[in-house]
Amino acid sequence: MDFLDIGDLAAKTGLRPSALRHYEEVGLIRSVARHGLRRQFPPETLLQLRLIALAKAAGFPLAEIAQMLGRNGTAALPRATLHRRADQIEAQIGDLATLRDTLRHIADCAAPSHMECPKFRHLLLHGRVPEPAADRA
Amino acid sequence: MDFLDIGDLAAKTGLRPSALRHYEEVGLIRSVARHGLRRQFPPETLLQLRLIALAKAAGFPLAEIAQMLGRNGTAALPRATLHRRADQIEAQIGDLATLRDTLRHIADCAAPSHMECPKFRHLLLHGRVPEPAADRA
DNA sequence: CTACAACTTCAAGTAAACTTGAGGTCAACC
DNA sequence: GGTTGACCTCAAGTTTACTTGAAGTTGTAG
Repeated sequence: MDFLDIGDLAAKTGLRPSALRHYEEVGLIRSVARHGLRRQFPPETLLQLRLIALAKAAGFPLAEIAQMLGRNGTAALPRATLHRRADQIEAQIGDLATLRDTLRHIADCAAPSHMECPKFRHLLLHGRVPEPAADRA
Repeated sequence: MDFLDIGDLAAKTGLRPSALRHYEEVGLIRSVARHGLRRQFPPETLLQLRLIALAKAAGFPLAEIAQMLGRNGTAALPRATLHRRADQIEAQIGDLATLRDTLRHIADCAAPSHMECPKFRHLLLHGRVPEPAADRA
């Protein structure tokens, strides 16, 4: 048996057993047997959990993640919807890049109030500071 | 007076007045006067709210956002901490790119169970499918 | 064979981020 | 000068994602 029990899974992912039980309850993962009382999970559950962690970081609620990555990773959503989700994530990547740049700016810019710094304002309003030599995006 | 009252702010950001009151309560924004009972906000509050929205999307709790973007956008955190936050965000951008690629893969790959698809596994385990020729950073 | 650590169920509790409801106050339009 | 719409406060409620507690079970080590 190459099954993992809930403790192994917890150890390898850093999640607590209670969280894993919760995930099973909402349909994100599935245990396939018991050893005594202990849930046994198939090894690919590790992959699923990695994916779930990414989706959580992207801000998706567990219920949506369950739809996107329905058991065994096959989606319960039509292609087009999945691509729209991917597009959303792409937009979010752009936002995060802006936030990253803004934080670095705040860390380094000496201006007393950033709200008045033109570089700062541009960052927030247009997402990117105009580079001296580069062309358009 | 070029102040915005809470209703204007709500209209321009899509946030509800109750959310804006909540933000003020936790110290994210600050009203500078009243017109009758109505809170009046300085115009740069719009910029602050844009920034707050980005930080929320990155998963930061409001309390941390308040520290990072303390009133008027000046951080209550040391430079190094801000740069570490920026690094975190950078890592998250990489994760989101993986999630995006994985969703597109799920949408397009015909395999019955993705867990067995080598491309899929690689995506999750290494974050990126080895491209035949070119790649970007 | 006995202990024990780690699991089990189920109900209730917690934290974050708001929303909703009750009861009240204005500024402005007609 | 009265009605109205949008705000006000404060307390309580809601949702999401878990955690915690009580009471019980069990494979494994001694």
